[in-house]
Order: sequence, then C-alpha cells, then structure tokens
Amino acid sequence: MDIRTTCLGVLVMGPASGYEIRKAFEAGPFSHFAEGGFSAIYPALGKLTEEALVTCTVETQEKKPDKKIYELTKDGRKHLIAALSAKMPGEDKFKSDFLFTLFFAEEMPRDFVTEAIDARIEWYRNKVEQLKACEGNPSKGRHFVRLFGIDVYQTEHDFLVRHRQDFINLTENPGKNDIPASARAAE
Amino acid sequence: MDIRTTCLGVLVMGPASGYEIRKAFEAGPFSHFAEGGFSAIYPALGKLTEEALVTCTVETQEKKPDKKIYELTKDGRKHLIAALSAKMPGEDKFKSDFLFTLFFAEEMPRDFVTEAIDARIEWYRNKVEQLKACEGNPSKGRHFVRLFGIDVYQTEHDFLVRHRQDFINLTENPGKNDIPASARAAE
DNA sequence: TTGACATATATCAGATTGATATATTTTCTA
DNA sequence: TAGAAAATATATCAATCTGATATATGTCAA
Repeated sequence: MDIRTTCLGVLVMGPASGYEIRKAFEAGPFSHFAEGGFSAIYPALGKLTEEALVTCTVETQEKKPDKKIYELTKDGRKHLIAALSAKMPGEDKFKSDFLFTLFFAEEMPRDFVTEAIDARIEWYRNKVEQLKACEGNPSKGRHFVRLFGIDVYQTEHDFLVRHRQDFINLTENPGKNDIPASARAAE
Repeated sequence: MDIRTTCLGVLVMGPASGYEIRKAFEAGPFSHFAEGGFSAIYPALGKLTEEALVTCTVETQEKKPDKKIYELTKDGRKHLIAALSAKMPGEDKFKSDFLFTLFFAEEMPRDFVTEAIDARIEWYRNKVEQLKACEGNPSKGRHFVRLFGIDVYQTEHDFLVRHRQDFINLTENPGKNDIPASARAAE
C-alpha cells in the first residue's frame, strides 16, 4: 500500500495537516500498522491535491508557517475504498532489530541483552496501557483493530517476561563486554 | 538496521549465496523479523566484500550462472556483534495492509472482508504449523526467537477466529458491492 | 510438451527513509 | 525567571530500498 492511499485513510477521520497525519502514524490510531515520515507525506499530499482526491485550504498563521489543511473529497473517498478492495491485502511486514539481536543472544554482552529486554518489556507494557486507555467512541472497525493490537502487544510482553531469564542465561559475558568467548575459554 | 548488517547475520548460519540469503528472508529462519530483496542484497554483498567483512568464492556451474558463495570473515563477525551492540535496538516496525483495510471494515464490501479474513486465518494457521514443525538443533537464541514467533502468530490467529463474525457484521454490503450505503438508506 | 516453479544473478526507475534546515511558541526545569 | 527542551509546521536531499523486469537453464507434473 503506498503512502498516498494511507494518507487518504487518515483523512477519513477528518481534515488534517501534513503534520497531523504524521502524528497519526507516529502515535495515533494508525501507529500500530502504518507508517510514513514527512518526506513521504508532503509530496503525497501534493499529488493527491493535483488528482483532486483531497482539497487543500491554507490557513494563514501569524509568525508560524501557514498550515495547510487537507480534506478528503467524494472522489478521494471512493478512490480509497476502490484501492482497498482492488485486491486482497498483501502479507504483513514485521521488522524487528530487537529479535534480530536476540537471535544472536549467545554472542551478545549480558548487560546489553538484559537492558534491551527490560526496556522492551516496559515499552510493551506502555503500549498495552495506552491502547486500553484510548476509549472514546471510535468507529467499530477501529475498535476491533485496537483490540487486535492489545492482544498482540500483551502476548509479546508476556513472552518476554516469561523468557527474560532464558535469554540472559544464553549470554556469555557477565559484564566483561570486550573479552571474546574464545579467550575466556582458557579460564 | 541496514541490509548489510542483516546479511552478515544470515552468514553467521554458514556460507551462502545471495539467492540463499534471500530465501532466509523470504521463508527461512529470519523471515519473521527481517527482509530484503535481491536488489538490496547483491549490492550489499558487493560492499561487504570490498570491506573484507565477507569473502566471495565463485563456484563455476555449467549452464547456470556462476554461484557466488559468501563467507563471513573474522572481521565480519566482530563487525556484526559490534553493530548490534552499538546501541539499543530501535522500535519494531509493523506494517499491515490487512489491518488498515479492516479499520475501514464498515465501508468495505462484505464478501471482500470475509474472504480477506478467512485467507488470513489460514495464513496464520500455516505459519504456526511451519514454525512448530521446524525442530532440528538450532542455536538457543534462534530457538527462543522462534517460540516468540509461534506465540504471536497464534495470538493473531485466535483473535481473527474470535472476531471474524464481528468484522463481517460491520460491513454494509451483502454482495452488492457497487451500491453505496447512502443509496441503500432509501430502501 | 507446455506451463509453472526453482535456481541464479543483475539492473533500474521510482518510492521511501533519515538527516537536516528554518522559524516560532509552549512547556518544563534549574 | 531565564534558559533549555519539546512541540508546531513545512520542506528538501542524498542515500537506501522496493518492485518490476531481464536473462538462462533445469525440473517436475499434467
């Protein structure tokens, strides 16, 4: 799914500036399954405006850059639903430097692994809390997608809590980060 | 984490060609949390060879392109561990066109949503089965990361089974894909 | 024997990321 | 209360990565 379609999706929630769309990806309702930075969003909004799938209203602000509010047009809405229905959604993409690192836990410094896992446990705990807290009166699709997120984050959290010590036990370097295992074998 | 580091990681498992590295991302032990296509892998291997982090041995094959076997050097191994330990791993990236679509379930055709969910349930079932099957004698890091994957896929599977009907009930178009909800309100 | 799939490498246009620039206001903290 | 940090707001650019395509051959099933 390209960034233009994703932007249209965010705009279904209501008119927004590029900055606000970014926030929706970073911390908002879309943050668990979509992403995009400014350098992708701004050009995308430009093209969508050209194609009349959104309108752009410039709100002049004193002593701040003008705020450009983008709003979905009827055509834009149709286009979004058409794009989503065009073919079955492709596979999810999950990329985790954290798991990649743990894959090599046996070669990693013990302190590093401990810190990484503890930080991640806390991060997941936070995510679950955040998602549980955001009640309000969302669309029902949004509601169920949120429940999905809670389930997954909770599972990941629980797994790490359950296997924290297992991972730490794999590491070979209790604090002596710079002595390779080969040298230590002589001890 | 850039593709060069990821390639080094794959090569810890043993020497491999670019094609084989790709398979490790697509269906192998790294497929759940890393990715990369040919057009990223081949240039990356070129650079790694220049930097002497891997060696390249050309295996001449009759009536097939030469197979280039890449092997991790001592330097490469050090470099990998150093790169992984350099800083705490960043946030996981999860991108799901599937969830993005379900977010708008209320606007989507019923048949489409049903098919998409059923396909996904089957996909998850398969993934869990696959991961459970791949026993063998892997490194312990690899083993625990695999358990993580099983837990997560199982959770996602179960969620969809549990909420399949909820999502389908949200949709407004039992088979009449092209009649917008607004027009149907008059019925 | 035809079509699909696997082996194997490579390139290229286009999309995206991450870093950086600019400028002001708000909020926290020492 | 002064100064630092973070939030608001848009924009660009080099570097990287994706997806599509090209090239050849082998293998297996219908």
